[in-house]
Amino acid sequence: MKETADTTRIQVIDRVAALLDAIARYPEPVSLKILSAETGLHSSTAHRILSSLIDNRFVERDPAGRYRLGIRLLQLGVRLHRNIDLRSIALPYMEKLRDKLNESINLTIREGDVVVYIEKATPNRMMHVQQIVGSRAPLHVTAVGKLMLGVAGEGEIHGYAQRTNLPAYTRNTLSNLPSLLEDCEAAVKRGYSLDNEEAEIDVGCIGVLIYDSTGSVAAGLSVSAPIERRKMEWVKDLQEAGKAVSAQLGYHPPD
Amino acid sequence: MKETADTTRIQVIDRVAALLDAIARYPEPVSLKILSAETGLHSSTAHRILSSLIDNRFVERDPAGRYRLGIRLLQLGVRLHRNIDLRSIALPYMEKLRDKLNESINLTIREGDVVVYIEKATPNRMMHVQQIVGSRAPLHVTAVGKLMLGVAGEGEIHGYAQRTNLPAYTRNTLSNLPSLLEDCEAAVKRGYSLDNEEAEIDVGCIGVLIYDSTGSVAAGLSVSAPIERRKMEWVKDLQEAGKAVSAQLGYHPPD
DNA sequence: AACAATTTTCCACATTATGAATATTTTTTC
DNA sequence: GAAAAAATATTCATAATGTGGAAAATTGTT
Repeated sequence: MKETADTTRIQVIDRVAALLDAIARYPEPVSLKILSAETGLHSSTAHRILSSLIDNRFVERDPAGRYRLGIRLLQLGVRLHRNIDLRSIALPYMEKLRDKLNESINLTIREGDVVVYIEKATPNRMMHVQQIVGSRAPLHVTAVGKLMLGVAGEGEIHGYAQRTNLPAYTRNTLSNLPSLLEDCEAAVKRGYSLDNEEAEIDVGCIGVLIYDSTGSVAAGLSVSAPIERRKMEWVKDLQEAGKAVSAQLGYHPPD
Repeated sequence: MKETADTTRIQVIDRVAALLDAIARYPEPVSLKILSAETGLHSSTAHRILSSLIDNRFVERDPAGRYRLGIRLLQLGVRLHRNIDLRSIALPYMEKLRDKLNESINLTIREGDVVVYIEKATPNRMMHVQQIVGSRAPLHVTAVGKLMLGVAGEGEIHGYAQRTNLPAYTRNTLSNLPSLLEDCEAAVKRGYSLDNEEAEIDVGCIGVLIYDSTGSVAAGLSVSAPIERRKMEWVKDLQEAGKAVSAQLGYHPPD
């Protein structure tokens, strides 16, 4: 009766899935008796699994003792849905920027101590900054990474510096804590950040952040160019695109 | 360190929650090593729990062996979100109907062998059909219940008849299987159903169904009136409201 | 108020999930 | 391209957990 190898199944997880599906079949809260019947579980077994699901907020129980799906499923589902949508929402704005500035536009998200490039819009010119989707770069050598650190706070910057020891990638890399702190805080205040040949000689970037409906940082948006071509007038274009994407993700900036 | 009584916790479920949260913190797929580190679980333990979560489609694993949240969380989260929204979407349409027809409008959902009244719009006239939100009625004596059975198919109707023995509520109740089958099938064909004093003498109803984005029956919408006031011209109004609510729930009728 | 139905708790133990060890695969380094 | 390192995947004896039958408690029905 088992669909997969015995050794991968964990009985409790199978039972959790069955219980959640049974609850999901009922728009209104459903009784223990029905759930026990629909899953074939003994009522005391169903009761204890449901109690643990309640503790973990996968399920809720109303005062009459009936069960419904819990908020955590909504949160996880929304999180998943949001990740699917981020790229598709951002890409049109990135392409507009690419066409207007005629430079490389990148979308990144934070993954621990690095940023990961998840989307790009590449200009149609021979000499442009090439970035590979899926590749990673340390936070402290990227414009958006420094913004992400700055928004996260001084304690996070300290922790990051301790963990990574701030390796230098070029002679311009901010390899000491006071410089990094100062740069990150200044970037947050300005609402944009710069990479001044810190990751790679001859390459300069401008970065802004994208926020989601919870007010959290969802992603970073940046333009990269050969340093002699970079223009500060691009800041406004980038900030506008960042705000537009954030708005589509449901972000409402504080007044 | 445990937040609730020892007896309600199931260790595997706690661990599942921790793993799902850890994955959720990363928009891109995340490695086993990171998940093991973030949850404090032995890597072989994390691996086996994740494998079982994959079997149950709570998690997915990409070819590189990294993990991300699975489609089932989206489905459960969307289902929950939909249930929250159904009432608020339907209510304005119910109020319009109430104002136009000047009779009681009810929103119901199926719960096993009964319909449950989850919303109502009551006319401002002394004599009207009164229905209590939260109350239940057997499927076979309600207009929408007969439609729900009809859509579910002949086998479901057989099963329902066997389980309930089709108790009579009035002399008009369809208490034998052939009559019920015929009435349900005809209702599906017409796109609406009638309650001809089957639940209560002197009360007549017209019912339609509301569908969701998966094509499933989400709810029933009905108008109830003293039988001598009931008008067949209300069918069109009810069907239009049913379609409008279905469309807002993301339903696209087949061509 | 009595009775029925359902939920909740208890607990001995049958059964499962665990994690250390090992095997296999993938990634990194030279 | 080969070797080393790192990571993932599998195995299996057993420690520990989750189970379900019974009982107690609570809620609903008549």
